[in-house]
Amino acid sequence: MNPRVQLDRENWIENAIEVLAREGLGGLRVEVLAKRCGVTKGSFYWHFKDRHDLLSAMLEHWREGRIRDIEKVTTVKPGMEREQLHYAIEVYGASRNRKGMAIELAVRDWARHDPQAAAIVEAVDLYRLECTRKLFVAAGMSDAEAKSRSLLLYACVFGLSLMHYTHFDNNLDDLKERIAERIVSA
Amino acid sequence: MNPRVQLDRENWIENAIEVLAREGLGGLRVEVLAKRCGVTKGSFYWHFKDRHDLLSAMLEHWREGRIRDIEKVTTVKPGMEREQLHYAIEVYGASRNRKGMAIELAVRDWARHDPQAAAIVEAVDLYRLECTRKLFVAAGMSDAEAKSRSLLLYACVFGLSLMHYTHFDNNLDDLKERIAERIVSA
DNA sequence: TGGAGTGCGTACGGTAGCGTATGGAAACAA
DNA sequence: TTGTTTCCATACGCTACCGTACGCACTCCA
Repeated sequence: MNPRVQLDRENWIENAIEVLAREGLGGLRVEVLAKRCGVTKGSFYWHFKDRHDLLSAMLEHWREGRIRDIEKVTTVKPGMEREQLHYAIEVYGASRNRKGMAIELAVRDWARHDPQAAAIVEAVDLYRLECTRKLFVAAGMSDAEAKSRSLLLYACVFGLSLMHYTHFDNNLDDLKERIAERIVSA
Repeated sequence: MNPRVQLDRENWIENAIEVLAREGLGGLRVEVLAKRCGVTKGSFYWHFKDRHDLLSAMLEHWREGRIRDIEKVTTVKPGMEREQLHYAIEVYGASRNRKGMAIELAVRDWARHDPQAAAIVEAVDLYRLECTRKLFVAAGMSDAEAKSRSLLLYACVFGLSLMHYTHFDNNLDDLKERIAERIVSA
């Protein structure tokens, strides 16, 4: 039996992030979101002070989720650093991760017009960059080279998700493998 | 002849793209744009059928500008291909090109929700990828490697403009040089 | 000089969305 | 039972927009 008929803040936030991924920040309207949750905005304004209150909560929720995810993807037993870096690249580009990447891009576009979102993105970026930097160092690179590879890795991952290159080649997997190799290999 | 109608339309489009760069597609409102042009929307609806008419014209204007720009950046006398590739990377990341990159990102976000914009972005991407691919081939790479490098180059350029890495290092120029070298060098 | 076209202003109806006010049902407490 | 808290519905005012209707000044020209 499902005793949870009522909504809490967490439910609202998760639904809001879904809408953000599909429609972007501009499509995230209180009344539309309420209809999606099967209630009216009367409920919304009980759980949240206003729209901005929801947006702040979404950013914080996203940041925490990213930090947890980054730790999961970048912890590895010694000697497997390059394999883990390849895995990280593959995960970000995987089609099963479309929703996560859609959120990622929506938040980054959000950050272009909102300092609060920009601060969250910066925190997440610096954490990501630092984690993969350690992997590159553990794989035997110098500090400076590790930093540049770390930056290259994420720039490439996000850049690829921003481009429309499906018809550029009929063996995209080979292209991606070559790119990953170029990013990771010594 | 009657160049005034065309020029006025062009004027609206250029102002609209300015607003798009600063505010995003959501901030591009007919009445706001009219105020920016120093007129009222009565003028707008004389030059354009409706808002969508303006948006289509903006996309076409952007596409044509990009094609011209790509040709300008990727034509080079034989033997200077790698230098030109370095120059292309540097140009896209330059701070003097902030506005162009803001437009770029706004259009790409637009393309995530609009098939017409997505088609324009795909056309521009394929043209860009093809032009730099030729440079890599002329620099001595195999077809497959040239394609992967071409894709890596633009993915990295756009990805970097999407990230917030200013505080990752206090010698960002060195990082960028290393990245460019990794993309271009054999 | 008066008619036609041009470029824009003004006024209006309509919709979407934000936030508030208030009522009411259900659960829980005393 | 009765009061209180929780959670949501309904109704309302307000603003920002979109697109249309129409009018007004100006230019061109036969």
